[in-house]
Amino acid sequence: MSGQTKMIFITSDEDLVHKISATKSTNTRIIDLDDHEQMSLTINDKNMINLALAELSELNSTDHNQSKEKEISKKSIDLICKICGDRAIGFNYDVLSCASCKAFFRRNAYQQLEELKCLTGNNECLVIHGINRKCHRCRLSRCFMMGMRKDFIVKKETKQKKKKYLEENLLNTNFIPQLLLDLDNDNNNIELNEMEETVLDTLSTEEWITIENLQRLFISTMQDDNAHKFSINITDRDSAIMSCLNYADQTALRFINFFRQINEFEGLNSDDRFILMKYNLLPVFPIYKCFNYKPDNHYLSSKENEETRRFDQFFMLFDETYDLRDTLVKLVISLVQLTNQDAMILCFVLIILVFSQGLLMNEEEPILKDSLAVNRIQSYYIKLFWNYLVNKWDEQQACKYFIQLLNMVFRLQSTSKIFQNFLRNHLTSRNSVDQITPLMQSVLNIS
Amino acid sequence: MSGQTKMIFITSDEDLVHKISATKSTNTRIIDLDDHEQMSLTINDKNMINLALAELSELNSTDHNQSKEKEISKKSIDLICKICGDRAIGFNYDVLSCASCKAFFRRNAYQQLEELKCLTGNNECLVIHGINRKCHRCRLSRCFMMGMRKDFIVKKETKQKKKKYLEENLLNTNFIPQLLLDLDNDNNNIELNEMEETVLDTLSTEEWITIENLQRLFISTMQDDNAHKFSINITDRDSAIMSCLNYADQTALRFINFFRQINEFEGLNSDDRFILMKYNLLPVFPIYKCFNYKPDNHYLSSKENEETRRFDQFFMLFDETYDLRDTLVKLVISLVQLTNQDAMILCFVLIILVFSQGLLMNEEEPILKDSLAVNRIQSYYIKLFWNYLVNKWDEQQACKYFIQLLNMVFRLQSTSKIFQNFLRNHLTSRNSVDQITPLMQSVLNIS
DNA sequence: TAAAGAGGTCACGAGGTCAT
DNA sequence: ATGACCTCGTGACCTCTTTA
Ligand SMILES: [Zn+2]
Ligand SMILES: [Zn+2]
Ligand SMILES: [Zn+2]
Ligand SMILES: [Zn+2]
Repeated sequence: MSGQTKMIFITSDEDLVHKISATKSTNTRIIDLDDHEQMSLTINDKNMINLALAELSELNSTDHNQSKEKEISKKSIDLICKICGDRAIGFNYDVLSCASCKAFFRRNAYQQLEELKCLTGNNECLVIHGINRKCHRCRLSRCFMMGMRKDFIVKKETKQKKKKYLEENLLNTNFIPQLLLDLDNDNNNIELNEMEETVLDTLSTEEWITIENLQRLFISTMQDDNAHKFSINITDRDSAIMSCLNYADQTALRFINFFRQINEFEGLNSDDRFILMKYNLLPVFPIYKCFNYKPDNHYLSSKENEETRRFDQFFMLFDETYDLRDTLVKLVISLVQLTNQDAMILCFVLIILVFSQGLLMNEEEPILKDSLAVNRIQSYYIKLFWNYLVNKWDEQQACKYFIQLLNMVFRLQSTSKIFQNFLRNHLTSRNSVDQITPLMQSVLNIS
Repeated sequence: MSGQTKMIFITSDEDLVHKISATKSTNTRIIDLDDHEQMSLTINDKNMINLALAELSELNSTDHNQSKEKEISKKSIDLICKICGDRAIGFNYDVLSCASCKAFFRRNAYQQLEELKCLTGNNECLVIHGINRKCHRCRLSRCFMMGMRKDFIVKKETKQKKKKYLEENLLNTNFIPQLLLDLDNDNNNIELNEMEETVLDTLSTEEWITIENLQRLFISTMQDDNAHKFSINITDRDSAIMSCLNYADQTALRFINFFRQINEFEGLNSDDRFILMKYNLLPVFPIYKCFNYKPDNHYLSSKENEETRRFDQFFMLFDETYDLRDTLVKLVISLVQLTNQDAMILCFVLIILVFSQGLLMNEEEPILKDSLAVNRIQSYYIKLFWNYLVNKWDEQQACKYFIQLLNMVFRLQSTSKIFQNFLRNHLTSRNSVDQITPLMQSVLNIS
């Protein structure tokens, strides 16, 4: 094997790869850099590669001299613009040049030389500082001639785009919900202009668009004008439970519809999507209840009405003490009070909860395949939520509110745990499992 | 040229060489190892080859004994940055890399990948020295991909303070709670949600001094060598309750002594100080229990001993089921496990809880006069605590720990609520209110 | 004590700004 | 449209600490 390794080819040309694969002899090795397992490599292959590497690193050491020479040439030459003869400010776009040539090239490098017309017509105008650098065509031509490289110019996001976005979305700044109005009355005379500016600082345009879309999506999937009715069959225990589960099934479908329109969710593999839905749906049901709660005629209302009576009867069916009922009602009411039924806040809580791992602390909950991705998504939304709250009020208020929401999350946890047990008990004892939709079987973790 | 380098062929087969030379396309490079001049190579070619070889040496080192391989790769094939192919200066943040990649990572490691936008939009820009390492997003992504670890970045100043601090508090250096051992096995590269960016960096000198003083204060006020004894009179109900309250009174005095030495507390007006103590003392009692818990002879111990028997008898006196007893014991044990009885962590939890408003959700709790100030103090200590945890471990672990502590806080809440009811019931039914110290009357909210 | 690997420094050269 | 002047990310080079 000694002294025979002659050539290294690096290629991404598929045809060539096939050709070589077909004709390769015993003293040829092929390494696929995209194949991170490299099952095909033998120890001999590796030795050969190492040998090649050693030889190559020797080659490598020779070309450093070249770059050194270039460095020297960069430092020693006087400060004269190679393009126009003006005083140079340094190397710009790889050519020693003055400030004006730098700015000129930056602005015009991406114009087509052919489309520019020479002032004199013969494409050989002099470009000299103080005398003549008016001809656009010849000046740009000379920039390229002296070696200016347009690939050194990396265009950053132009502010024009931002402005455009902003104008389009100015209308939507109105959606800043009611809580803000209350705060405005309390606090002071914050001017609208100031508000907008602070808004711009912490939330990017894209983030505002994301938020707006989320809100639209949440409202359209969650709004339910009939949610105040307690439409559960309460003739007997079995039909009540089944009716209850059917209702839950429909609500679960709403949530699933919602998440299927979240890109990050759809980007996950199907197993993880299933696990997230299965284990995290129950604690978010009260969010739906909260959003559609109406103080007057809702079945969770504190004022007695037809619906509340039906709701009470439901629990009486099961000989339950009123503990569970009260816990549920109080939870939804607290949620209503805390969020003021603000769609955006509820939406954020919903997303952040569903992208949690081990929310209900079920021992049997499997570990996600791409736990990292889910974590990243949750982090992103938490951060977005935080920024949203900071924008809505200020940092201190946001912090306070965040802590209160955390409190609420733990109440959601424990309550849904209790409710899960309630449903499980009354189901398994009655052997009605078969009639439950697969979706709810999965959510309740019975099989 | 982007993302396409796929294959390396090493051959000494002359025919094949000719064939390839004849058909090679623009994205194929041929290197003749026997040609020591390599006139045909441009600098770009060489950079690309370096990068390819770096990837190769990476592949090369995957299957053997890792530590051994790593040592070899450290010595034999240095000089090549795994990230961009430039000349490497050594291992930086756990990856063989060049000076610029090192500096780049140091500056940008704590940015969120999700927030960065790829220049081309498809998140797969090549990162190659001399050709293209302009895309911020993809460069950072590649740093992480090649294994750079952001938890290796610690500000020097912080390091020194930490070291100094640890030297002075040798007792606590060994402490790493058990759950962290489990957490270590998790993925190390999870991006963290940063509640606040300012929190990330360092603890200032003043903050370290504050922390040190707090720890000293906490230990001196809370340490109690007789805490393992269940020194409650258990001859009959009345004397048991009174004895219990006397004991609680003494403990409450400890807490009050503690807070009288906290400047922020003394700075509040007397009404607010009173309210905070009155409504928040009960949930922090287990902190005192936890700090003084000893597994061997403590009355809360799981091993039966003289003290545990007395403790059981206490509850038998009141015909209580063992629920309350078990809840209390479990709470303290969990707290012990979670905090490992670390004085500093318990101290922070204590302070943050006491500076809460509405902790026990008593409807009758009055609103603080200077609610804003209390909030500000709490925020300050939460931030300080967060910083402390981040310094102690890293962000990821701090975050996980924080969430677990929050969970614990809610358990403290509910348990103390239950305990309050227990005491209230047994007191009012016996009309022994007059004999209770005014302090405990206030804490239990009976008058 | 020397090598390795942390963090820090500052001239340099990108892109942006605004009176002209 | 121009160019003097601005800000800020970059990377070669530096110092400091740890360790074998
Ligand atoms: Zn010039
Ligand atoms: Zn011309
Ligand atoms: Zn590099
Ligand atoms: Zn990119």
